[in-house]
Amino acid sequence: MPDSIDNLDAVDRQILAELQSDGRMTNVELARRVDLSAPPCLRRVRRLEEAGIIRGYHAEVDPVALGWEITFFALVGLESQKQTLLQAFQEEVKQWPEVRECHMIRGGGDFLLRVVARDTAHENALTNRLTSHATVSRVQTLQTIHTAKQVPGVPLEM
Amino acid sequence: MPDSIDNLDAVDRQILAELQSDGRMTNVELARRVDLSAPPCLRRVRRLEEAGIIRGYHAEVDPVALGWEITFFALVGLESQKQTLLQAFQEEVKQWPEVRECHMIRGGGDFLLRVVARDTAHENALTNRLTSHATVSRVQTLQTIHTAKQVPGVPLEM
DNA sequence: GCTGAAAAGCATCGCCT
DNA sequence: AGGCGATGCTTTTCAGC
Repeated sequence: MPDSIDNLDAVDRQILAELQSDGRMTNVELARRVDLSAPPCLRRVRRLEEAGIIRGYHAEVDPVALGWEITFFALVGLESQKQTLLQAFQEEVKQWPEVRECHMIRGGGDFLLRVVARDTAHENALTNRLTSHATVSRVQTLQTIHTAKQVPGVPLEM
Repeated sequence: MPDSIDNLDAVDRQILAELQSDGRMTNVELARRVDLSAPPCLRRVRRLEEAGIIRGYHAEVDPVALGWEITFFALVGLESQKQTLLQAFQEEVKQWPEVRECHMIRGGGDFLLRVVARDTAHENALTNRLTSHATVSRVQTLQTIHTAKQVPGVPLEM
């Protein structure tokens, strides 16, 4: 099981900030920025990876260029808060490739999903599939028309 | 202005899929996977970057390990749908480091925000700051208690 | 826990197909 | 468009501080 090193120092935090903003930076460049030579810098990166603090590295791809014209969020309410039903719903949507995120919401029985769709027809089909799911009582669709800010991860500058 | 190459072929799509799942893969490894030699593979990657189809590369960092214990979404309704007010609200929250995403929602006057907070007190402070903002009429907080699925980007397997 | 040197591996260029 | 070979960097290990 991963997670947590007792103390992340300022250098670790700076490494995380740099890699969060440019995940493909070479280790030599990273070392230069955090004012270390390459080997100890690389050791720190490996330690952060192994501790699960760095979970992975991802290219950020333009959805529209790939034919995913629509991004929407769905606020889904279930009929009951029974553990087994909550579980069943999550297992179901985990299988759908169009569902990219599924968050359980505090207060019981609600989920917030981030979903992508090729077009309006596809979006409707997905919403209907959600609505007609046995455990679902209510679906509110929040379609994104403009994204004013989208910064990956968490603040590290502070 | 970037964006769009007339046709992305199967190899381009495979490159995107590989880099979306491991953004730090070496070009040699990537070339091996897409069954190309290194130079043309690198040329394709550069082309995708320059076209804006690859927007960047980011390390995915564990929020909790860095002290961001709470992730919440805020569904914010504004008092009016006047362009200037919508604009003003976006400009305001863009400045807040805790606001990581701000999406305008179809239907008018609503925004969905992804926000991180250090603890409950911090979360309350942020919610209050939103609520007391001049243009805001209503804030619904959706606090994440469990994330069942979190896949970066868009489906590329299809 | 850092440095520095050295070996292996990688990115990238020019040229050829 | 893709491949080959050469060059200069980068990564990674290891000995020593």
